[in-house]
Amino acid sequence: MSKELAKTYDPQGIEDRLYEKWLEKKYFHAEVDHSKTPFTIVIPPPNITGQLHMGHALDNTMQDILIRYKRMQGYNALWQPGTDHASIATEVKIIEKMKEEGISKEDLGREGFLERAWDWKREYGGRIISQLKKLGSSCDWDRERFTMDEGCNKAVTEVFCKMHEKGWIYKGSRIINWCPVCNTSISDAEVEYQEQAGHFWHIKYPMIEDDGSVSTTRFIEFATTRPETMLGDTAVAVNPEDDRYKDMIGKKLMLPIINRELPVVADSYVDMEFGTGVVKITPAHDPNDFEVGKRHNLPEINIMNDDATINQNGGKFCGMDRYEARKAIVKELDEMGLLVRIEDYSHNVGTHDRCKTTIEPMIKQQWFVKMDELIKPAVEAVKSGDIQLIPKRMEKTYFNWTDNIRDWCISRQLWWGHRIPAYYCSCGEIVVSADAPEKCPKCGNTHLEQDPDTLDTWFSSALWPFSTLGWPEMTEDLKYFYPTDVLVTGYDIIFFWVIRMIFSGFEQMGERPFKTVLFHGLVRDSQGRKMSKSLGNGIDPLEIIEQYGADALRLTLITGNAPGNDMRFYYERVEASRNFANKIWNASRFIMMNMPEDGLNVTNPALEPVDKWILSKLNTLAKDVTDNMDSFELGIAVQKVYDFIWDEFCDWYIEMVKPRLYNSDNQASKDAALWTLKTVLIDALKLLHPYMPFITEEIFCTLQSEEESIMISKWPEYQDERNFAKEEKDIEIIKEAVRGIRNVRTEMNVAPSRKAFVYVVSENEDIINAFTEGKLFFASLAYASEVSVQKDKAGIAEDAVSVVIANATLYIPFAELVDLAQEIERLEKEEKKLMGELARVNGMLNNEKFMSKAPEAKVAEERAKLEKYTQMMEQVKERLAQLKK
RNA sequence: GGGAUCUUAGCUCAGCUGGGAGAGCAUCUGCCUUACAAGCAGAGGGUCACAGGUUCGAGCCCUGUAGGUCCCACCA
Repeated sequence: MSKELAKTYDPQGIEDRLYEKWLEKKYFHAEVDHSKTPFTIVIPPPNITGQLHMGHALDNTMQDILIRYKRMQGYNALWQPGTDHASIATEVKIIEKMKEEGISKEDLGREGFLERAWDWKREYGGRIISQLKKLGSSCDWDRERFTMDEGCNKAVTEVFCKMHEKGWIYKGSRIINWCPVCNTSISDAEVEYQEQAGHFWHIKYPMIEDDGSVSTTRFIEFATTRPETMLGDTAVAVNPEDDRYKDMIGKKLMLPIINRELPVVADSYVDMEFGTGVVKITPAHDPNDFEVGKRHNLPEINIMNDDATINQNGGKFCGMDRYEARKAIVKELDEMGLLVRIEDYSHNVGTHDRCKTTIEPMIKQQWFVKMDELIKPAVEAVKSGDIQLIPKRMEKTYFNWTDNIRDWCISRQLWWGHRIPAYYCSCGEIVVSADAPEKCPKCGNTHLEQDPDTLDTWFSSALWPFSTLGWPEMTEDLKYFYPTDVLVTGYDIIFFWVIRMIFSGFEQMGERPFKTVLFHGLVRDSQGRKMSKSLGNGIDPLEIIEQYGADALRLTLITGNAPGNDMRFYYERVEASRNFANKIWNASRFIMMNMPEDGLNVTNPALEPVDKWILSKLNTLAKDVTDNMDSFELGIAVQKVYDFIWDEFCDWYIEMVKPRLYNSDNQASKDAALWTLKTVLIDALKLLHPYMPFITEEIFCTLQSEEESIMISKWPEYQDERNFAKEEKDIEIIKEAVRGIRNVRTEMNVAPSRKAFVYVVSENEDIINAFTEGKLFFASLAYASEVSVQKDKAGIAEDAVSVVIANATLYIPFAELVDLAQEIERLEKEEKKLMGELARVNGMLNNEKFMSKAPEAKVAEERAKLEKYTQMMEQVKERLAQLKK
């Protein structure tokens, strides 16, 4: 069945064809099957607006590796896919597009807008899915879900109503983060603090004298970064312990420009050490001031409209933008002589993570999730290890958030999303219910208005691990596949998503949503910068796939990267991965070329030591790789497969068996070699398949049969009968000898065409046997014309070059080529090296403390080394003495 | 302000519970050897940031210092 294959691996065409085959055969599909153990992963649902980027590529490659691995191990592997409606992200995009057409949201109205949004979803929702397929993702597409499909909607409403009934979802008037550009409230997690250069305006307010007149001499001075908020000031606060201001407490000040009387209140929130120790209090526009205001019963004066322009409470500044108003107010204060000075000041400004607009804290009626009780099981689960975070250090980040958690503002003034199931009656009654109530339970009114707001997009994502499996119905799928096993995601959404899924899982299901969270880092550009649209430094994974193949991309993303660590993306690294694919391709091509026409029919191969050696190596590899994968060390696991295939299998084993393949005198030996080649290749391909699914499948099918698939083949396991310790040792000695000869040849500049006789001299029976068996290798691997294994130096030319290995010396007479001085120098270098080794080993063995405290195995190990080096040293010395004679 | 993390070969990074420093790329030398030049054979290159400590033994554990990155935090 020898087959003609292209000289280089060309992923184009192969990948799509194989993916189609897998889909057709339904290999990705999982059904409830109680005879098998489930293994479940839910996909972090990509946004419907999204285009596949490197982050997705990494995230989904990791998931695919795990799911393919478990599937091969015989688990009932389900990778549950779907997409996210991404409320605000999508809404912003749609509005942008509408803007180009000159249409606004309001022009269309809610209904019209939602129609457009659904059109958008239909148009672009499938794009990212097809891109995930290009990567090779083995998701169960029959189960594809969407956060706004019927089932997920039901789950959302159910959770909202249940939690409201429990009192854990409530509506309240509180200070929230407002984005004046997106025109919506956002949660604390969506606020991104940015260091910005600003100013510190030092301002003074005049005192009101006891007789009610505004003082022209007595002032209180303070500083602010946001002078415009003075329009909403309702007090000035000092620390009760502050002697400087003790007598001012309870007195009144005059708020300039708008002439409002302000009390001086005492509150420990004020830091005496900072600035003048005085803080102006604006309860409606600062979260801290809001708290102070509550404690002192201060009025809350909202001075801004939703677009951050000043409202009618701002008097003559009404209508101005907040920054215009800031300028105008500073100017006016200056004219009044109340501006003391302006200081340059760098401070953190809260911005909206999506549009980078400076957040305006405002008091608004919003819906909140009460967090204090809800978070408890989520904390406990991670603390007890019920949920494992990888890497472990992510726990600190996790607890940092849970320890300082505040109630979650979940209402958004957006249209694209899950509408809040609350209905308002003109009598003031609020009804929360899954279905619109027919009439008000209090007054009987039949005209109830539904809350216009929608929910934070993460509210539905939080339910994803169970809503996708059928919840709130207790379906068979849900019972069988929940809790899921591993969640793979970036550390950047631990607050947004991971924590919220965990507490939701416990609250709704009474059980953890997953056992392990495997975090990965960010894929950065070659200079270590974040890939971003604005920088234009993003690398499109699809272009990489087109150019180098999906396998090469996947391997690049996984190699040399530890969990949670960021990585840099280099084209050179993709090329290295591509080269590896090509290497496998050619090794396979070689094997196929040598296979007999009618196939290999060997049931009981007559294995030779070298065959046993590679089988034994493979056996160890299977065990190591499995161990690494079980502890989520994906990068380490694939590195081992890479090294095995390239170094051991290609560079050594294939080269070592070539003479047997080319010589048809001994058919049994040839068959055993072919059998071993095929067996080892196939098992190695299996170990590699989770990482490089396409090329492994292509070769597997060519070598086995088109009907079979590597993705449902059995994962290689460690087998005792494939453990050949002696052969491993013997072949390692041969390798050492070959390397030694190659070394000498290169050093002496001997062309490969100049074959040389090799004498192996040893008194050790095992060594003699090993070399007698391995004679053959020296011709092809070390350009030996002939090999003689003997116990003494009979017949060896005096000036032969020698190579010392453990328990043996090799002699290569190069005739006229030998430079005696050079040879002595070489041996002296060797002697020096050995002296160093011996000194180290002796140092340890002569150290009483080492002998008494080190484990026995370690001592034995060092003793063996001592013996080996002593023996080699003897040989080197002997040879030197001989040459110097 | 608190916390995390990093500092290992020219570059990018691995190095699991402490037991003789690794990979890829780059560099140098020699090879178009009938699977592969996207390859083969060899070579050079590291006081594992610095200073202490624990230990028979430290790249790995502890403390401190310096520099980088990131996260969190209401200092107006």
